[in-house]
Amino acid sequence: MRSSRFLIATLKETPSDAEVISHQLMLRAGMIRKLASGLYTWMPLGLRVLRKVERIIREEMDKSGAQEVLMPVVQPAELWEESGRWQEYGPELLRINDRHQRAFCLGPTHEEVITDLVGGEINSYKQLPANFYQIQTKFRDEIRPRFGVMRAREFTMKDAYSFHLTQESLQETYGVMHATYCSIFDRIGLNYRPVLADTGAIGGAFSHEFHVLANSGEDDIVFSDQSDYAANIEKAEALTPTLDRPHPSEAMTEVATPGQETILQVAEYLKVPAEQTVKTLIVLGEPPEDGPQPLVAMVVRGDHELNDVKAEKLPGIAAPLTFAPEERIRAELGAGVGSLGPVGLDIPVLVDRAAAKLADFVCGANKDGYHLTGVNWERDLPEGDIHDLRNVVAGDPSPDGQGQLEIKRGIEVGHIFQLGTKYSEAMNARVLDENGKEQPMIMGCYGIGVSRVVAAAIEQNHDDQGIIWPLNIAPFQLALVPINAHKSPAVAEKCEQLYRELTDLGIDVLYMDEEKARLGVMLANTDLMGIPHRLVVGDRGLDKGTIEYKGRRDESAQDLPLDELTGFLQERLAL
RNA sequence: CGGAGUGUAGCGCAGCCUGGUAGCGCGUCUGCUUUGGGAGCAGAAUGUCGGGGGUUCGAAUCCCUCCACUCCGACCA
Repeated sequence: MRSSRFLIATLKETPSDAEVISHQLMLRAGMIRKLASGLYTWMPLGLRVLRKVERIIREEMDKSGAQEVLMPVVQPAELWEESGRWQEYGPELLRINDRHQRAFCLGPTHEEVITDLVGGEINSYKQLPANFYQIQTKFRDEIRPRFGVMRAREFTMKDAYSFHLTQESLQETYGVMHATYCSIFDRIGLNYRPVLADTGAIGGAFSHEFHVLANSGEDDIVFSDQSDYAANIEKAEALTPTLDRPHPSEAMTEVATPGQETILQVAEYLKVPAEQTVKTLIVLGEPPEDGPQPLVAMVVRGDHELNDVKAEKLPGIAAPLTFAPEERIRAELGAGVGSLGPVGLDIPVLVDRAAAKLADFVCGANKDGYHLTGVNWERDLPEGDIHDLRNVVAGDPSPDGQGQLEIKRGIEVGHIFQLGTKYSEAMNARVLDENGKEQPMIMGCYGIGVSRVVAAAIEQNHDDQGIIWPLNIAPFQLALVPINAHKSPAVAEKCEQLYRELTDLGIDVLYMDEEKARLGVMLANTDLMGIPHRLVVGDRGLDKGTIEYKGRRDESAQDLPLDELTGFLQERLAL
């Protein structure tokens, strides 16, 4: 590509509404422009990257045996009513009416459409297993779009859906997709980890998320320092050392703690460590046939956090997890939220394992401005129901028994999931088995956030000068930069020749052929755009028979003899 | 959804408090000079000051209203 025929839209200054580095650099490099909140135009440079990511995904999906399809963005409401999600999905589903006032939505995902399709087209177990995928635009009306294309409302996703007669067959395809995802992210050049994820309400044996490690990530990922255990913090089981609970040594005493509401304040005020306190959170239970939802207390150690995914799965707890309104707490428990405790509480009390290990602990007295010290389970209050309620913290033992946990931030770029028969049952997608009996197909689904991958790659690969693309997704692999080509026929001629030769070798070359462009500007632009390899052609070098080469990550440039150039590049670019 | 903030040239911003008819830097265009890491000089173009309404002799500036965008929060016990 000649730069004179390519829109280079770099910006010197960072647009003020970009927060994270990938968003800033995508704007500055001229990859994207915002149209409205959460809606972005991909400009030529950005689209080249997006397409390269898509190509890798497509090749690996095809290799895995999946078949590509393309489904509509606009989907009829009837399908969503059939699956029950027209009611369930909430405001993230953008609903629209056509001119006949028929209801449609913009597809945030395609389980309904694919299940409807496959249910109609596949009738026999002999046609199974089958896996269909597409790379397509999705729309989710996010509460708060942010970070550019990282959390946009309209975005590109690869989604795949597999269909099976048996659970074993699903497991097998699930394994294939796991391996395929690893190949995809390896080829793209990301530093990623597959992590165990929550399987949600649908269940299934496994779910894995693929996370790119980056500080700007919105998820907490936990790892063992000694094994390959990795999980989303939502999922990771919090183990507690199997020490016995110490014996009580203090008497339970009520102390005044005026104005001390948070655990940190109370701990500071009473001069006890936060891990010697408990906090009591009041949530709503599952509603009975009639009447209001009951209150349920959850007790975790003062320095721990409640894990709402774990909590809402417990029997008798309303999902999604909802904290009780302050007025109800005050009316029914007699104290404000800053002074609650499990002692004498007349509602069900669920206790985290770590909190259950405490002796002589501090908690609220259920009386405004008072706390209890020296509290002990069994002696002062019943032990309650003990569950795993909390988020793991760094240093906890790994659930697989090997090593300790560390926590890092991750950007979720992929998710593989066993759906079971939720959609096939609801939408009547059945096949005949060997015995001529109808069976609902068992489904799996597998997603990759294609546009998010692009942003994640930048989060992981940049420096002060700009983006540093992994070679396989770089918009151009090599920049060819002439110095004063308009003055030096030798330079101009050499560049034209190199441009042809390198292009013929299959290298994606950006030839900075604009007359009179200044060197500094061209170099700043190729750095900002993240082009991994760069040749600078000038009279000085040509007189010596050399051309200057610099890798985007290299400290300094090197002069290559002309006759070694092609071989060197072929090796560097692994052609 | 709640809270906070911002809308002035393509981008980054000043001007607003204290009303007097719009400016700076970068970018863009023209010419000349320059050219080994975002050039210099000279000249030029570009604004419904987010929209609407009001107050006033006069509004970017004060008031009302609508819109858009951004950030923070949605574990607090």
